[in-house]
Amino acid sequence: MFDVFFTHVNEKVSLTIAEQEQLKTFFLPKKLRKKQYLLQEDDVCRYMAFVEKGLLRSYNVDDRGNEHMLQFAWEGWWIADTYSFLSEEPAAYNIDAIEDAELLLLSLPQFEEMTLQIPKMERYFRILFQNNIIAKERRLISSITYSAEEKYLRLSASNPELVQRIPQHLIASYLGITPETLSRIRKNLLHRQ
Amino acid sequence: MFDVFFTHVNEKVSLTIAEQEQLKTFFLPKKLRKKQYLLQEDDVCRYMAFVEKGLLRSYNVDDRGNEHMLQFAWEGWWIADTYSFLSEEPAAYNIDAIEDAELLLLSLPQFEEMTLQIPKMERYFRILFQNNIIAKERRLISSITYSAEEKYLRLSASNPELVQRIPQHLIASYLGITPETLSRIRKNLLHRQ
DNA sequence: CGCGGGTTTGATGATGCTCAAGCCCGGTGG
DNA sequence: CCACCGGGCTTGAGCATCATCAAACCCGCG
Repeated sequence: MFDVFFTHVNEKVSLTIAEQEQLKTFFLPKKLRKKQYLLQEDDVCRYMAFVEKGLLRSYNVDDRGNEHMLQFAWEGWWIADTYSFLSEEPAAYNIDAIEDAELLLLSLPQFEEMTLQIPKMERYFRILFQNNIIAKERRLISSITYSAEEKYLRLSASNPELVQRIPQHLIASYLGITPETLSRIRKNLLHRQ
Repeated sequence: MFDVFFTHVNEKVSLTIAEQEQLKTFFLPKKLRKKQYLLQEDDVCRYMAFVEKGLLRSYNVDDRGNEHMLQFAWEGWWIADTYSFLSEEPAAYNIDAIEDAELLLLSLPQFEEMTLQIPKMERYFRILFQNNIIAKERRLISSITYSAEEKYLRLSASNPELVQRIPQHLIASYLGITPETLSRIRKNLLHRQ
């Protein structure tokens, strides 16, 4: 249940066996079926979720009912509405499962307790936050700089697993284009080779 | 020289007089003339800069030579290439002054020393990073969700000072549209009232 | 006074959206 | 085991939005 998590943490900070045992106590394991919600807009996001297995997404819904993908998370990723989690204000995003999933949930009190008791985890989360900022900056630049086709190509290049694993209409939404446009772009790319 | 800075920090964590005096020792004051660089692409970003006075921007330049605005920073804001600063890798962005500016520079060793010696500052920066993530998420969602006009209206509503103070072609770049398009949008909006 | 950067305006064209229909395929119930 | 449903992907036609290119204008500054 904790395999992926420990592997992931040990890539950033190395844990002793004792620390690993202690770490386990902070989490609440949870399974989620495909299409099930982890979080709905306007609820407070009570947990950060680490994905041990499966695939989740976070997204918001605009006035016209269109969904806009914010993030995908599979094995080895965290997902939450960061703002809602830390501020305990209502969430702006929805989170649900694209594939059946096994999660490790971490509540805010447990999060704070964990970073106090195990300083390595403070460092781990700081690194995580930094990487998060950097990733969002890149995506932002990409979204204001490139055409639909270029955005798709860059995403494929930088994140082949995502393009393999995620349904096409969700990738379209992630890129800020319609499913039709993405379909045509892919047809075009195949054609040109 | 430190007026804006202390006001800003005290809004998030309250400092004693002694702490304020201690804080001053970590910074390197610097003045920057309009159009002068604080950081150029491919150099390592050695400082985070707090803006006491004036106006800066960070941006990158694509293959075709077009600039894309990442951030504006005036009195009370920090600016840096976060990734480059923390990793000491070459920067992906340029930073320069739009208006003459007075800055407080903080190097990485000083940053680390400061957060160690004054735990309140650790908290201050964590809050800063969180807010940064949240702001970037919002801008991202906005950029993949709304039309050019809607993006401009939302920016005006959420950030009237920005629209007042920043040259129009830079706002266009920030929104990911051309200056011509922004000019026409504004004309249209005036017309409609 | 003249230069130059920024803004405006116009004409044209490309890009991507919308709406509508058909297709493909995996899952479900008879 | 087959028929049928439904969701996702594809395709097409027409249209809106926005970019591009070019020219004119405006204004502050040297």
